[in-house]
Amino acid sequence: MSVRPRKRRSSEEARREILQAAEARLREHGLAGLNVVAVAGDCGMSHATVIHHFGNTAGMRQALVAHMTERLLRDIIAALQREPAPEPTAMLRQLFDALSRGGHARLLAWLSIGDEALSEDLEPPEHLRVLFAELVPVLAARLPGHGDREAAAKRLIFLIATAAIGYGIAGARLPRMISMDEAEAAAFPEWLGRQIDQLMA
Amino acid sequence: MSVRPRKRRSSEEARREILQAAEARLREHGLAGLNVVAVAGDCGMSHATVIHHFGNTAGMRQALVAHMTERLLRDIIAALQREPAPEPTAMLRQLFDALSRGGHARLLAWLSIGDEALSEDLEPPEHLRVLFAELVPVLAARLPGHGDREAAAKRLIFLIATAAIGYGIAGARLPRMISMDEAEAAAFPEWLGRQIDQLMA
DNA sequence: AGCGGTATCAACAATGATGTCAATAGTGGC
DNA sequence: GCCACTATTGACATCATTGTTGATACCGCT
Repeated sequence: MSVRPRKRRSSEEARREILQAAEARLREHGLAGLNVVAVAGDCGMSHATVIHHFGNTAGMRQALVAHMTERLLRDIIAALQREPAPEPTAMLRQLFDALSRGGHARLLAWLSIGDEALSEDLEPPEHLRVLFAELVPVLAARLPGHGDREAAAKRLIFLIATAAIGYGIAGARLPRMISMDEAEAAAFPEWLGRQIDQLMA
Repeated sequence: MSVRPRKRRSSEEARREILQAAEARLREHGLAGLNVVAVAGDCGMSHATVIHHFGNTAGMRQALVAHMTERLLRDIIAALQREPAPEPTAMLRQLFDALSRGGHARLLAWLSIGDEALSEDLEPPEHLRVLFAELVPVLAARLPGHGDREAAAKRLIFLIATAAIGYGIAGARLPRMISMDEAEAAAFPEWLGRQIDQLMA
């Protein structure tokens, strides 16, 4: 009876491999494909190993949410503090890209309709709030000088964020609904950036 | 042995009851709560009855998607053809409301990450495309006269749609991220309407 | 080399969800 | 009232997934 050799990884390595496979399955097979047997199969390990590392299936999923959330926040932070001398509108554009790409919108969609066990409210880290707190006055200084400019800046950020999330989720289906050119739809982010410029002028 | 009396409904009635319960479960328990046993329990019937009416679980889910999609499209259509004499910007505002309310954004999120079996591409009905085709020139006529105004109108619709979907999905979480007032966030749709007015001026 | 720690595995038990089936019980039409 | 139709049901078989357990193999450390 030939027993195939075990592949031993460090605990950290195993967790990383598992989460990577889990994310790929979520991307390609949807929520239904996110079970320990399938994920373990993709990693070439037994499902018992997955449970060993994450306690149970819910633990694996929560770890995946935490992992994806961490990268989402890191991407947002990177977009907000990119050097050199960030132009506010460029930062908004990068914020849009960071939110709409890389499956981040899908993560938020998952948190919106997935198992309730997942959405144990993950508070945004203080670090991120500080970054937004820094962006707001910079943006506000560029706005026309009537009314509450800080509130106006926040609304602009809010617009960028919602549009990016909607774009990440439905951006592929929408064009056909309104007979819009694919290329035109792909150019939407850039166009939105110009509109923001116009609104700030 | 007392056998509790059976409640007999018409086929149509049963389907409606089941889909109603299924939608409630999706709203309250997420995707995990969407199985035939639980749905049947909420309806006070056996799960075999549910399967009898929809063939299998996937049939029930597809019927639910179809049902929710139908209502979504009906809401959009109602928003686009509301009388009297629809102002283009008012129509855009109503389009925003129609998309962001009533769990429609959640439906799209579900289609985005749910079982792949669900998203067997439901083509938008010709009726809706016609309505958009009517809206576009009306909107285009209001736009400043340089460049391709039809394309510009479509981009505006696209912006409204993406923002509405993002608002429906993440509108509850976003404000805390950027330290935004709840009331301020609730006023976002109205503000967006004014911005659209400004972009069209 | 020897050894303790632990990552890994196969096998098992338990649970839950799915789908089938034959029997039953309302309902409308005659 | 009778009958055909079908919505409804409990019981069952099946399958997928989860989680446990005891044994094992790999690795770092002394």
